[in-house]
Amino acid sequence: MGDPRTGIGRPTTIVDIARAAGVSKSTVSLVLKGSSLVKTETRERVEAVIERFGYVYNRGAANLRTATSSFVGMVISDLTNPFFAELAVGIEEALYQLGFVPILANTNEDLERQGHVLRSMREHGVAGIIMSPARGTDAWTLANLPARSMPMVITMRRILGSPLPYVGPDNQAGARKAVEHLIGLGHRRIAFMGGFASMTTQQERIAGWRDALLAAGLPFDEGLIFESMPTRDGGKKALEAALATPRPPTAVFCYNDIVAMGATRALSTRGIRPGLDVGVVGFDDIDEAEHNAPPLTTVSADTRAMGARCADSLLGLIRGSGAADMSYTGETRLVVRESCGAPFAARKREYA
Amino acid sequence: MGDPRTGIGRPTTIVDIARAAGVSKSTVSLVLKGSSLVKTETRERVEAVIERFGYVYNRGAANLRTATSSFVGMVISDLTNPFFAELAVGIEEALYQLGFVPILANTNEDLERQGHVLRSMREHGVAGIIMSPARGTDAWTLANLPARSMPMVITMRRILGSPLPYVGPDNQAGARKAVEHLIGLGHRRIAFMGGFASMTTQQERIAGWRDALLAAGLPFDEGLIFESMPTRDGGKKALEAALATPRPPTAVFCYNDIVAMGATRALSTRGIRPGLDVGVVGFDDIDEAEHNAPPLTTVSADTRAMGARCADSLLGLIRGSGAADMSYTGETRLVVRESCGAPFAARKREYA
DNA sequence: CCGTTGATTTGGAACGGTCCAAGTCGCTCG
DNA sequence: CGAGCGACTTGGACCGTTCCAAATCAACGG
Repeated sequence: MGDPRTGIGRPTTIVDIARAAGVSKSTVSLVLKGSSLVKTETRERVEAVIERFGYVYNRGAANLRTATSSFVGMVISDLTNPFFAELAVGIEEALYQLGFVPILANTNEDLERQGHVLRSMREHGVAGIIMSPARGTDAWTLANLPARSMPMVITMRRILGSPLPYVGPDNQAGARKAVEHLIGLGHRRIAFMGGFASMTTQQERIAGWRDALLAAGLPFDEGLIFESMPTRDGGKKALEAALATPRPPTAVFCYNDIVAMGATRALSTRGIRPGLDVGVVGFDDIDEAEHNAPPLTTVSADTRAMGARCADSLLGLIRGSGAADMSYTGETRLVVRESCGAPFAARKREYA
Repeated sequence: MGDPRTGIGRPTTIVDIARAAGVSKSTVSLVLKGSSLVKTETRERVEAVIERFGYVYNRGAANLRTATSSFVGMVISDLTNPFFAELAVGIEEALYQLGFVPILANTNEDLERQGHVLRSMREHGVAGIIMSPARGTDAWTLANLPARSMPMVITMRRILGSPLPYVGPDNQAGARKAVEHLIGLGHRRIAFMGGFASMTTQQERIAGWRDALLAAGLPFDEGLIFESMPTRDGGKKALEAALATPRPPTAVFCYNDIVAMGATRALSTRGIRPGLDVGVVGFDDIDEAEHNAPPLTTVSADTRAMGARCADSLLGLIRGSGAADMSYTGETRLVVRESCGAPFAARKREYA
């Protein structure tokens, strides 16, 4: 057993405590879980010994018997993306509140790695998994995962055809709001920028963009879609592609904030003033968005709350609720700052 | 036991496999660890059954017996800070390679929370902990942690007086390089911006700043230190404070990239051109740095590699190496981009 | 035909908890 | 005075592995 002073040696167990306190291990176990069955005097004696020995509860051993686990797998596709970092923080915080402990895996969009970590997590006995799937994950892969038949919620990237509960923002409605705002500002030629058609998130955001266009009686022109990696660099390239076009757009609605930041930056370096000469709006409302030059108008999905919602849904699943009931589509909110040209439009009105 | 088809019911154990394969559980255990002791024919038979039953190895049970663990605690002070996100990714990646599984906790700079997660991790039987301590963590706290006497490496924020191994960049040398570069560009009034004197990291970076100043025969003026939160907003405020001064600096060396980004942004909104009118340099070289307006000159510490180094050091500690030997100070490298005024200076030379 | 050897296989005690049926103890009540 | 009761306490099986000493088996040499 561990020496109370040095902490050296075999770690102290419940049996050591029992012996030292002159009770049975059952009683110590009872004390540990704060049962009202044990006499106050006994409890105090045991607690004193626990304190003196610096005893550490072995949750793993306990879980073996009860066949439960307080671990939850948190599989993130790209943690260096500030959006996913924020999501991860939301999930972690909520799990902590619920008494769960997150095991982290950053798949870095690697399907093979994703398979590995899923298997590893299962072996480590997680109670469930929250996953933002790597690009390319499809329903079939998901259904044949080593981790099938374990509680799992998918977040942020909908997998068509998968029965797993999905938690994410209402991309279509959010995109529509953003584009309607641009239209309200007087824009008539609005491009969509970033992402690829294979991403369900892009599909949904494009659908919202088209909805807004069509509702305003504007033409839906596929030529105004500029695909790119969903990165700053992608935004830059997409914007350059748009500018190289015979009739460049007067505003761009971007796949996400990162793309929008790349786009505003590319505009600036060419001497075109984002927010004044060209309207730009993003999606996600990451922290950096308000510090961009100019501050980004964007669609907020309340990422942290979404993370909390993932944890709630997983808990529901673990407790036995149906997968369908645990899906959740979050409301979105348009955050108007300067990149869309709102202040410019306002100023125009002011002097008109 | 779990039904091979539906996966419903009690999970399959090694004993179920043994029974079905007509061998003892010892043999199955041997097969599982790829022992050469079992006959090929037997191995194949057992493996077939394992496959058919979709058996999942229970690492927790195994660890109970062997008193080992493949968990490592990863305690991060602020995961929404892109620098720490990058560090976390580096650590996670390295741990994964080494066969460890990271348990994540984001303390959000909360000391109480830090105490909780450390205790929780110990109960969950982590093999060791890698921690970027929350602000305010001191040697005394660390020494009296519930997790004392467990392998632990501290990263990115040195705790004075603690015997724990520390992994971090050479802040002083890095800062000195940055300021020397600024001096070489012709700057004579160089401010230090961001962080607080209570942070060891700030102390080290300020020391480097002073070293460079003194080595160049420039006065070391405490009035040129503008403290602030190490955030974008802090950078903005610090810069405004500097501008409100009778003799504003012509260049600023910032506590980190985030502060520098806040500073460049504040400059821009006041019509002062960062990189042309005022030199700005950051520290950390986060991903965003090169996409800033203008791209940030900064000191790179190779954050990912630093994360890997944390994992290596922890492994060393677990294997029994002395704490002192596991400390590591990483080389830094100045990354010259545009914010320091280098291109401006170059242009000046060009036309001179 | 038996002892020996090397190759395989195995039984059962750990590991550190939880759980529950059963036990102990001091009182009260008839 | 003994049964009954409530308050506490306890022994020992059990969770799913690992480990090791011992058992089994087949083949070989004498």
